[in-house]
Amino acid sequence: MPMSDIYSRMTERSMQEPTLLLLTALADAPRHGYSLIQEIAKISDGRVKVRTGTLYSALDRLLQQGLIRIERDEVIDGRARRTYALADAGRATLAAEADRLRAVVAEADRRLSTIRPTARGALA
Amino acid sequence: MPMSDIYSRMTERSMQEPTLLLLTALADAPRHGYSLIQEIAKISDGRVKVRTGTLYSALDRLLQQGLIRIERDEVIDGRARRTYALADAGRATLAAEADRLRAVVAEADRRLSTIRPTARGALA
DNA sequence: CTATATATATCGCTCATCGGCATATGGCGT
DNA sequence: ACGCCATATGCCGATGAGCGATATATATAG
Repeated sequence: MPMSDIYSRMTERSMQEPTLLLLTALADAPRHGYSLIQEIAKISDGRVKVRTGTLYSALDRLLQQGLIRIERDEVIDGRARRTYALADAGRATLAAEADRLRAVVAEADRRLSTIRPTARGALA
Repeated sequence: MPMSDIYSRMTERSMQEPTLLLLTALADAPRHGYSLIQEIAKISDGRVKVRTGTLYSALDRLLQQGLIRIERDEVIDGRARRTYALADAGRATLAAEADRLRAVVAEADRRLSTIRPTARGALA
């Protein structure tokens, strides 16, 4: 009995930033792969430059999960172009993710602003 | 020449949720490992139950990166206890992470609330 | 002719996280 | 006495999202 049979996926890991930005980029309008890379860079103020390896495997995964769907396939100027759209499930997932993150960020802010009794030179 | 020599860490990946919650849990007071697990569960409303494997390797990594430091080592009721504190660099990193996430969440909200011309049955 | 932009796709590798296990003490129930 | 749970730390193999690189192809600019 191989280990791979014992170890099976139980938890859905929390979404990472590239995926979050990908869903965000699709939230207002359908887009094709290449334009998503640019849109994600724009949203993140140039911080996140998603590689094609990340992008296309993420698109496959999200299609599989039903969070996005293929809107249409075209040929523009001799180049194939596949346009993706956010599915209802993806919209719900993104909204839930935003809520979760909002809560965590609020908690981080709250804790960061607490007066710490161990702070050096404080309580003067 | 093995592949492992070609492939070397270039980018710092964006922080994942367990790590974010770990830093958040340390933001208001120093805590020891086991209590961090409970604090993280509390912060995330029971959603994130960090495994000890995740926790202690994360603590090692964050120590290495200088984001946290060992506050003290004690023996309480015969049990070893190591208490960690958020370092200045960790405090700055957490604040920056919160800012980034706030921006992404705001953008997601903005896009989720846009009226989409392709929406079915809309514009009545 | 050669970059650069547009566009999609695949492959090997890394690392944070996961699940499980090991170890040890103290307290509580039976 | 024995098991179970909470407390507490730590290691190890497996998983999978993301990364870097590469391949392929067309159009446009220099």
